[in-house]
Amino acid sequence: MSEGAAGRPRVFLVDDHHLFRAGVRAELKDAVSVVGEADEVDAAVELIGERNPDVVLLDVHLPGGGGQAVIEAVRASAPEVRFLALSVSDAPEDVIAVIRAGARGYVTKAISGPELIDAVHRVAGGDAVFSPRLAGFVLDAFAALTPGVAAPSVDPELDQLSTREREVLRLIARGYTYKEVAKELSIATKTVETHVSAVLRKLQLSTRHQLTYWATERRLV
Amino acid sequence: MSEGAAGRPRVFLVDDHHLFRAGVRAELKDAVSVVGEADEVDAAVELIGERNPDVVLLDVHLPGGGGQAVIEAVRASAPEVRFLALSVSDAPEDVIAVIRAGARGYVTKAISGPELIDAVHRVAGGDAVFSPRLAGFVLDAFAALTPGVAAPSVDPELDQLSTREREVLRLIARGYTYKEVAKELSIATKTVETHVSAVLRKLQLSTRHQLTYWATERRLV
DNA sequence: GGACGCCTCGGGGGCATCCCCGATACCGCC
DNA sequence: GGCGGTATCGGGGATGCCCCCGAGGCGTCC
Repeated sequence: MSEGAAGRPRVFLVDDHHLFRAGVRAELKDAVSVVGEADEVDAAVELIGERNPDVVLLDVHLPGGGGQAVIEAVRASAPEVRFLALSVSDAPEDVIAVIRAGARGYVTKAISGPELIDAVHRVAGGDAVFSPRLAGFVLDAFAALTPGVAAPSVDPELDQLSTREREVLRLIARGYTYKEVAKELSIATKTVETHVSAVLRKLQLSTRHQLTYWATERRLV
Repeated sequence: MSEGAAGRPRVFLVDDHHLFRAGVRAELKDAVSVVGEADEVDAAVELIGERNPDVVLLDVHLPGGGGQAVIEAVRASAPEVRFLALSVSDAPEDVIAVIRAGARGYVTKAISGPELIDAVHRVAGGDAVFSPRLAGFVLDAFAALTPGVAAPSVDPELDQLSTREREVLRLIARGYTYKEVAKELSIATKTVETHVSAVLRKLQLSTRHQLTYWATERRLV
């Protein structure tokens, strides 16, 4: 997969500031082929699908959902497109969010033209590119994830539940039927129903499927 | 925390090849202060504790446990010491292992003298330094962990499903009822049932609850 | 043209889910 | 001793879920 990486990569530009796009275009025009641009999420997703770029230069803060939204939407239909985040922000949460979404690099807008050209070529060639300070954020997040230190955060929603209800919730979220939960906990199926009803009421949900979704979202499984 | 980052950082060298250490010393001697060296794990841990370096240049493959062992041992007593892995290996597992242990950078021994000097200074200053290709490994591992971005890796299980089945799966996994899915996709509830049955059969699951669990595990939502 | 897969529906039936209404029992609190 | 919360059960019923069987249309591949 050397999609023009050595030559002029096809680049798509997503940023809500017209002037900034113009600046990037001017800096890059000799080294890459700018195949399109957009200033908000929906238009970006649609156009990227049409223009088939090698690399998408993407601002993190966008009207309509942010850069992550673009990445997530495009990945589904065109997973081969590579994203390079290009943002004024150097906040760790922004960097992490966009990397988690699947960006292959993150540079700040303080970057010089030649450096940006180099970064685009690297990303097009399959490398990852980071401003060194920002790479540190990713490392921190990585290190924080691996030991499984899931933070003892107190969830007010979860706090309403009794211990028994939490046990039931855990098993239900794993896909157990009421009967299976009953067997596992050595209680009657009817009792499981009662607990589930209580959990659904307390969490303001209506079906056990939403419960599974709710629980896995919070990593309670 | 600018522990001599601007001047001559104190550097400690860990590598089991004497000749290589000599080479690094020669290349770095004008730009950094080499405060000690070691050729195996135990000696390295002990001497690092005594010499108090800013940065430890560390080979990944070492007699006595490997570079990770050094990092883990030193972190306990002197967490402010920064590690820069310097290795012939560019294997993903080596990179990941040493990053997980806590290294703030990873460069290969193919690096030039000036580049190495720059890398040492950056790490001393708090930045992270990576060869671009190696940074990609970390990103992949990160994405695989955070689960959700699971990479361009094509899931053989998911591959069996038709596009329509995947659409249905996505909605079901979100907690939609058949009726809601039907409305969303503008098809009959019975058709949704058919699709779900096909999905369950292909994925060898038996209930839609397991399906929700399966999907959220793989972050297909 | 026929085989095959996908998408679209339907009938019917068994079981699961979730609600309503009850009940008994334990435990801590005022 | 009441009062509230939790845990344990049950009947009954509406709905959802999942499977069995069937069907026609549409596209691709040989």
